[in-house]
Order: sequence, then structure tokens, then C-alpha cells
Amino acid sequence: MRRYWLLKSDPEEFGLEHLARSPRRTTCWSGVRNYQARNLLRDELRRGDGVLFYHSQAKPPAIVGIASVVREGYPDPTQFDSRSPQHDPQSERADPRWFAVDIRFESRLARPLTLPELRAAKGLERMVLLHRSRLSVQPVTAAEWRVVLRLAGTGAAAG
DNA sequence: GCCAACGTTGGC
DNA sequence: GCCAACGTTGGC
Repeated sequence: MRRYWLLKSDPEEFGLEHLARSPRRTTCWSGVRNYQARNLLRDELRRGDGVLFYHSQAKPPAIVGIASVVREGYPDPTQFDSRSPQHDPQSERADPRWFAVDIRFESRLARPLTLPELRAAKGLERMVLLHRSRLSVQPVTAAEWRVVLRLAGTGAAAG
């Protein structure tokens, strides 16, 4: 059964436009260094799952697009790269600490759904985004997914 | 830039 | 195992 997720990203670091312009519109979602988020990446995200792409630290913060999971959890290569800011010298290849997935761009929303708008939306009252701070990978229910797509307008703009 | 939330670290 | 100190996220 298809499930749904929300991924946060600072658009100045890596926004939806970066994803849309990546080779095959696909990128390795690396650099997550929070254990709860790690567990989701490693154990829960499945190929074909839907992803809401959220711009954090934006003005205003907003869900801006849709992506999908195209490769399930595998060791995050940046943890082993001593030149990467995400390097984790305590992580060993035989027992990796951090995981990544690959996601692919699917579409832009016809219009961004801002955080205030999400807070005000009927049906999103219990959305994790609105209640738990600092979790960059989080589950979205099928009902919430439908509400978000409906709020975004009929269908998403082609990318 | 401020600061609340909250995860992580490390002394004990 | 507790908890204070510290660092980061991320909204405002």
C-alpha cells in the first residue's frame, strides 16, 4: 500500500528547483542526521511512496511540490566522505549510522501551500508538520495527502 | 536576529 | 540513568 511522507528542505540549500533540474530529476536524499528521521528513511519509505516537498526557512515556509521515492533506504554516502560537512567519523561502513533514499521530482503544486494556510486548513489539524518541530522526514496520512492536493488546486502543474 | 523547541552530549 | 549544558532547527 502506498504511503506518504513530507520532506523538509531549505530551498537555499536544495529546493524543488534543484530537484527538477537534477539528472533524471532524481537525487539522493542525504544528510539527515536525526535518528527518528533516519529510522523512517531506513525502514519505512518505499519505492512509489508519495512525497510532499516542503521549503523550510522560506518566506513563507510552504509545501511546493510533489516527489516520489524511487530507491529505498541505503547507507548515506556523505557519512563516509571526510570532505563532506555531513561526514560522520564515528560511522563505519560495516554498520552505517545514517541512511538515504532517492527521490524523483513529480510536479510543482499549482500554487505553494503556505504554513499559515496549512494551519488553517480543515483536515490537517493533526498533521505532524504542525505539531512536531525539527523533524525533517515525517509521515503524512492518505487523508492529509488528499487535502493537500485539493488545496493546491486541481492537479499539480506539470514540471 | 531572536528565541522556543528539542535532540544530543557528557559529567556525575 | 539523570539532567544541565549545549547545539541545531526553523518559525517569526
